[in-house]
Amino acid sequence: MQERQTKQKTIIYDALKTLDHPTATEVYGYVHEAYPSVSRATVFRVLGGFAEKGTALELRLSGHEVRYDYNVMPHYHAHCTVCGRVADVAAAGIPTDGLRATADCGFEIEGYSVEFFGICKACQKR
Amino acid sequence: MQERQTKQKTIIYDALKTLDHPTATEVYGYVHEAYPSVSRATVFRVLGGFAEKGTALELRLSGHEVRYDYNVMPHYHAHCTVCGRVADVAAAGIPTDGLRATADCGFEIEGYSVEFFGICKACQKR
DNA sequence: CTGGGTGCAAACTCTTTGCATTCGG
DNA sequence: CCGAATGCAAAGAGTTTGCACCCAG
Repeated sequence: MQERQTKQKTIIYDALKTLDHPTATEVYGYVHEAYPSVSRATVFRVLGGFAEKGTALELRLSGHEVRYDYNVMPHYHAHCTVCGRVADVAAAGIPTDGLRATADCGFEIEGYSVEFFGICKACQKR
Repeated sequence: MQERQTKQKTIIYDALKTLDHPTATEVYGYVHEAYPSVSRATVFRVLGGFAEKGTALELRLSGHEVRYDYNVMPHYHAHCTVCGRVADVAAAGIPTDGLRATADCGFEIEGYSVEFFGICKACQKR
């Protein structure tokens, strides 16, 4: 019932930090290149475990795949609709009015996420 | 190259309004019950078309399936982490500070989405 | 009539699971 | 040692696509 520190977890966590906002599949590709023995299932299991323990965030933004973010500090995300890249945006203030409105609905708020859609600098140039 | 109004589209749009924030699969289930001849592919195609034309919003929140919202007015969503239900929250103000920060990153903003996570009134009672 | 839309089924992608094996503590 | 963690492969869930037929304009 106690958690164990394994090579795979370290490798996958490193990948998370290296590949900004990668999808599980991207993590797998990256990890598998350096350590072919690591299986897809393990990558998914470990990433899921990170999300559960709060070691990483699971981002479900536009796009079909789930992305992971090792930065667990509250912050926003800017999602480029052209290249699909996800950039971090310094968390400013939580939209308190929305928070209040939600509480009015009877919700007990645990968290929130903010995503901006747009075209990133690089894509604007083309 | 011109769009056509078909029975299926009407049926699916009605389903969208009836089933609050349904997933594509839920829409399919609902529509298929009343009109067994409507195929899954059509539901996905029509919903995708709605999203593209701006007739409906495509919500990619926590949870694996994509949800659709016929309410295209800007508004927030409150997502119950227990039952998975999605509730509308009156759009308050856009978090302008985050917007500004994003613009500083060089992004040309097209839109944004805000999601709150929590436990809805009904689930708190249990 | 004509080509956009639909139905069907097969294909695909991403993710999860069962089970025997491995190895961290 | 012992059971949590892996690897492999097969199963699932959700979504997309190819293609022939159909019907709205």
